[in-house]
Amino acid sequence: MRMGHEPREGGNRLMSDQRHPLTGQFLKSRMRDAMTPRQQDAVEGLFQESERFSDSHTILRRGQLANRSTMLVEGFMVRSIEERGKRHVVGIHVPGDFVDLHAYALKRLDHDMVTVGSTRVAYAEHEAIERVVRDDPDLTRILWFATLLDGAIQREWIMKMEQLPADGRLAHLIAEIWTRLEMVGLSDQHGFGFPLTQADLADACGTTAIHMNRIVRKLRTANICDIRRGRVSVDDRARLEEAASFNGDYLFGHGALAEVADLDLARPARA
Amino acid sequence: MRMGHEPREGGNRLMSDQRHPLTGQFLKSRMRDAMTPRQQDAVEGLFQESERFSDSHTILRRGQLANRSTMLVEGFMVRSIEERGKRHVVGIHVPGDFVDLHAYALKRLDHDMVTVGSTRVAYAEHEAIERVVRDDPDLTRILWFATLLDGAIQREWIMKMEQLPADGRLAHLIAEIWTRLEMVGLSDQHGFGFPLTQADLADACGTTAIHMNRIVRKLRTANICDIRRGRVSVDDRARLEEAASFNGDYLFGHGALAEVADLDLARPARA
DNA sequence: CGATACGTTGATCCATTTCAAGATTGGTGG
DNA sequence: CCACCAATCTTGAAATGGATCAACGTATCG
Repeated sequence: MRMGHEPREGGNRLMSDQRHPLTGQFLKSRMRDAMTPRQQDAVEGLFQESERFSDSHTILRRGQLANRSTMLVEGFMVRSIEERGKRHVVGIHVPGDFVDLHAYALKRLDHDMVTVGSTRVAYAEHEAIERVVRDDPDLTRILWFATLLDGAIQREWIMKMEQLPADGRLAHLIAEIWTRLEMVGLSDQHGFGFPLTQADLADACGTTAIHMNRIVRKLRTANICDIRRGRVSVDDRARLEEAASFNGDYLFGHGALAEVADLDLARPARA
Repeated sequence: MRMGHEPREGGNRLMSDQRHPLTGQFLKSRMRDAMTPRQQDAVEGLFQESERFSDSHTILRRGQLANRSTMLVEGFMVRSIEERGKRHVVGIHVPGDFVDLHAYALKRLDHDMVTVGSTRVAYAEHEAIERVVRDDPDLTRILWFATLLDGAIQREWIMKMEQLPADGRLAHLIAEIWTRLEMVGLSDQHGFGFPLTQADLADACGTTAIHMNRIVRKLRTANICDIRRGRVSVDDRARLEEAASFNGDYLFGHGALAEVADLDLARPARA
């Protein structure tokens, strides 16, 4: 269910970052240290309009021409592809993800962008992004970097599909989402809210919903993680990450980009 | 086995594109129509040095700091990750692929870049790419686009892992590589040269080498494709693509970028 | 001509799918 | 507040794809 547009100043919710109500999570995650305050303001300024959805809604459909890109402000989204009657989830997004920034360069996506549960998104016109690309090469590289992070996550997904059985895949997915939510301050000691259904998880792990149900139970009884009613609870995080063979390096968690910024490419570092 | 550096003018081989001996395939594939002759020359000018390998060689190792990116000029490469003693192939590259351009923005990759069989590569210093990013926003967007194509291919890989059994995965891989080789003029009516071993294919399809052997045989006896001695032969391409559930749209084959270029982002198109 | 990488085969075991139901939950109107 | 509905979740039994272990063939090349 669509909930309609909001005026730009509709700050009806306490945010941790008052100056950047729409992009606060984005700036918080992996970008902050690499950006000047001016650049952070410029990113916030890209977004003129935001929208809430209380229910699943397709923001951008496969093949559709796009002239704006979407910031996920609250809630979750998936990238999905419908093929031969089956739905496949090829990516999951958390708040602070500039979810279809790649549409700026591609113009048409090969998949749908769909909200899950209750969400809030903001839009940046490609016209505005174009101005950044013309005027600020450093910020351009940072945006480019943001689209490449998705690539790193996708490669990890390919690997986990090649490597892990269904229970490991689910554990890996949970471990990854937890780490990503943590980066934007949306988890606590015991877990996090997570509205995906078992059918959604099955579509993301390449199993049937029936098998996913057994796997969810298996992880629950094995005390690895408890997924129920829109929430994930974990007793022992190390145990979860071991079951998942999870190593979060690929998420470039802390300062990877800051390091890039420090390099000063005009005088490139020697390996 | 490394074969040593070559002087820039070492044009000891008849190329279809005399003006762009190193980047001819890159320009040929999906980029050509979007680039001016001047831009094409600028891309060629990025590469000052090339190198041949007669054997498997790791161009860039996981986590290693990179100050240049690699164009694959001849032969094949894989992106692979070694984990818990097992090797996982998360991408395959064909001539004309700017294989680790994303290292320009990321600086460190999460995987190895490895040549397969006899290859030739060329290197672009990030310093030179940086100049392009500063001076030519249009060309920047084209390079950005090139890194996003890898993302589209990766999403398709995720989907095929979620969706297809081992024989379909192999057929899909073959169909994809054929299409990509075709775009750069490196296939013929009956198939193409392809040096990956059954073990390599197993690593790319997430099966064991033993099972891959049976799958290769199965596709052979089913007259879908015949993979042997470094060559893939196909009788009936439609049959192959059906067995693979293959639809090449995600490769943005023909004119996708040209369309983007035509859009003139200063006055964005309305969907 | 022996080493080494690559390909082939058979038997057994386990993960996952499929088909067919049934139980629980949250939300709805009466 | 209850009855009901639809989505979500749960369970069982039979069939199958793929892994694993243990060999054995066969190219190719110095």
